[in-house]
Amino acid sequence: MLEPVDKHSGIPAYLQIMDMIKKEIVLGNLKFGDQLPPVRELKKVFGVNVNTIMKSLEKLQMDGIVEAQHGVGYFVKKSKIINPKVVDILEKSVEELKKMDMDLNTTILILEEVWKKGEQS
Amino acid sequence: MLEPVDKHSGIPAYLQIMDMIKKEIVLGNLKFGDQLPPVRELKKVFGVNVNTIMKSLEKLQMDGIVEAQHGVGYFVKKSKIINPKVVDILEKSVEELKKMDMDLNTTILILEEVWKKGEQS
DNA sequence: AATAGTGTACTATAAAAGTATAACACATTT
DNA sequence: AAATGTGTTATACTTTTATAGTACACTATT
Repeated sequence: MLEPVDKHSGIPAYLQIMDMIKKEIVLGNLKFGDQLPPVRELKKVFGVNVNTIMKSLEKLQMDGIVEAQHGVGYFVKKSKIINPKVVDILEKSVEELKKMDMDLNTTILILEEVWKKGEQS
Repeated sequence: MLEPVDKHSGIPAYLQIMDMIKKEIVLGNLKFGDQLPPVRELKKVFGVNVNTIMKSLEKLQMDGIVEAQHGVGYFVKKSKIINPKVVDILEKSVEELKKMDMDLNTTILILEEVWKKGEQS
């Protein structure tokens, strides 16, 4: 879901926008070759200025995730298909973690740590 | 580990600092009653200005996580003990996810989505 | 050719984040 | 009392982020 940016979160708007678009692609709501809503539409959806939209899209383009076609629109360039097993694994873990009274933020903190620890070894 | 702030990540320095301190507490490297390194030390560690450190600490104090004692130092006020099972669950999930060629950022995006989905139902 | 829909670029302005530097206030130790 | 280590505050400055408004450029359709 593309939602208005949270202006009080402290996270720069353009980063929030990048994340939401990435999420749409990851979740399969936007697939390879799909056209993104026009910038004037995104502007309304996210509740920010065109320039902020442009900054997000330019960064996404630099990351190779979307591609601009002048006068036509933005298109999804890279879309990694997520193995349904991934969602399955996470759903099961989340279920258990919630039972243990964990919250999302703390979970992410630990997840990051566990992930990095595994890379060193 | 307390590391220098990433100044090019786009994430405000004070947020990165808050996250790192929270992480230390969550991981048990900082326990209830422990004194944090002095602000002048934190300034060096994180590579930012004193004012930025102060902003982070004040916010952490407002969140009830640390407490200031003028002339003495900052102390950990709240430390949630993490069930070792939590780390266990995450370690196993991470192991599987890495085998499926997942990266950390994408994993977090999906985790957030799965977490929120479970709250609606 | 004209039009409508799209991305792009520019200027000006403001607000927020961060730096650098210095001084002040409180607590503990000597 | 003095010195040291701690948190606290203030000022001035720079950079980044975001807004507002306007105009321009490219593409497709009619």
